[in-house]
Amino acid sequence: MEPPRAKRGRPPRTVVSARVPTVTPSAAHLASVRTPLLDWYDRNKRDLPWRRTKDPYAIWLSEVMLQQTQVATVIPYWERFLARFPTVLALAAAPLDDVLSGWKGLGYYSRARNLHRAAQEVVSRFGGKLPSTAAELLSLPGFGRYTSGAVASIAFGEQAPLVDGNVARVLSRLFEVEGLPGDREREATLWELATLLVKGERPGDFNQALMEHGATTCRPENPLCLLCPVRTGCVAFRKGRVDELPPAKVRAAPKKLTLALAVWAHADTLLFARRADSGLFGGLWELPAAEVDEDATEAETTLRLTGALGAGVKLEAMLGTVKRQLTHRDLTLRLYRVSGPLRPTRSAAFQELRWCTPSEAATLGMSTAMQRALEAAMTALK
DNA sequence: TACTCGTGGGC
DNA sequence: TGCCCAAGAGT
Repeated sequence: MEPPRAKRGRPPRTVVSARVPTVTPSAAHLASVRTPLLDWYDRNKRDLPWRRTKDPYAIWLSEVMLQQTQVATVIPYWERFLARFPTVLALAAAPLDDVLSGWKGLGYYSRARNLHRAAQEVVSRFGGKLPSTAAELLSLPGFGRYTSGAVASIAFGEQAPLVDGNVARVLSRLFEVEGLPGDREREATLWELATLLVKGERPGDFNQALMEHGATTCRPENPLCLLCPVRTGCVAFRKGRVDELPPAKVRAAPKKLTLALAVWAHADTLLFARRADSGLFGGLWELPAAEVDEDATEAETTLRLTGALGAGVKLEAMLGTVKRQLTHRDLTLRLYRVSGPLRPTRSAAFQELRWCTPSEAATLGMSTAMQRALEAAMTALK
């Protein structure tokens, strides 16, 4: 079809749609990247446990765990989790509490809640078998564009693109893609490039090659350009712009969050509470916590804890403070030994209350922050 | 759109 | 040490 021609006497329309890529690579440029990168991957890929399996469930699990989490951290979690929940059916049938326990310490706990929900949907909607296309996967909880493309290409061989932090950096440099992380036009360009590149043989390996290259060679700082298999096709390398692309993302300063924790001992047990499913540490167990002002008085703290537990509380002693740095939270946990006339067994502020011995508590799903607080409390109580 | 949601490694 | 950030998704 002939392209529309600008009418005489009228300036041609300038296309500024955000969906039009600003980079239009030639077929030769694409080929100069695809083949060497795939060859490089075959020779240099790391021996990672999820690269030894073809089980889509196991691959899916690895992709979820790897979201915003480093490979070395994930490996032992992946192996333990798979041993505990070896199939989609086993995961779907397990109580959420057990799933969160298996995720304990890995962070971003909504991943575990969504994984569990998705497993149940795979059973109810797809007969227990993970669907094989990115479009279908996208409809499941916890499957965004990245994870859908990753599972579809790696586990099922679909020519589905993916863009993660590594791929964004690699493609930004190779094709000189401008713009800040989060910029719509930039994202559209990166996905368009990934879509063009993944077409061909072994799409799953090619996607992993892009990520592996970013993780090991085309690193954020001190990239190893002299060892790069595609540097001759890299626009940023040719122009000396490797250090400028991509620009660093601007991160908001962490906000302060202060929690008062009730350390309520009875016999050989402590009182524990399970948080609401949404929000920070959703669904996890904790020493019952209430948010307080940074400069809260003891009276205010008493009021907050009483309100949270729905039972009168007396502050007996300040046992210590645990500080914890999250990505966007500056967390302060204040430990108070408390007592009260009536020992609560349920409360409106929590999903569940439970009196547990330390060994029972060890099996509960609990954040690392709370784990540290619990250790501090046990030490102080001795 | 911009914010929320954890953790440990590396420098 | 303090600060950077890593195989993103949900709202």
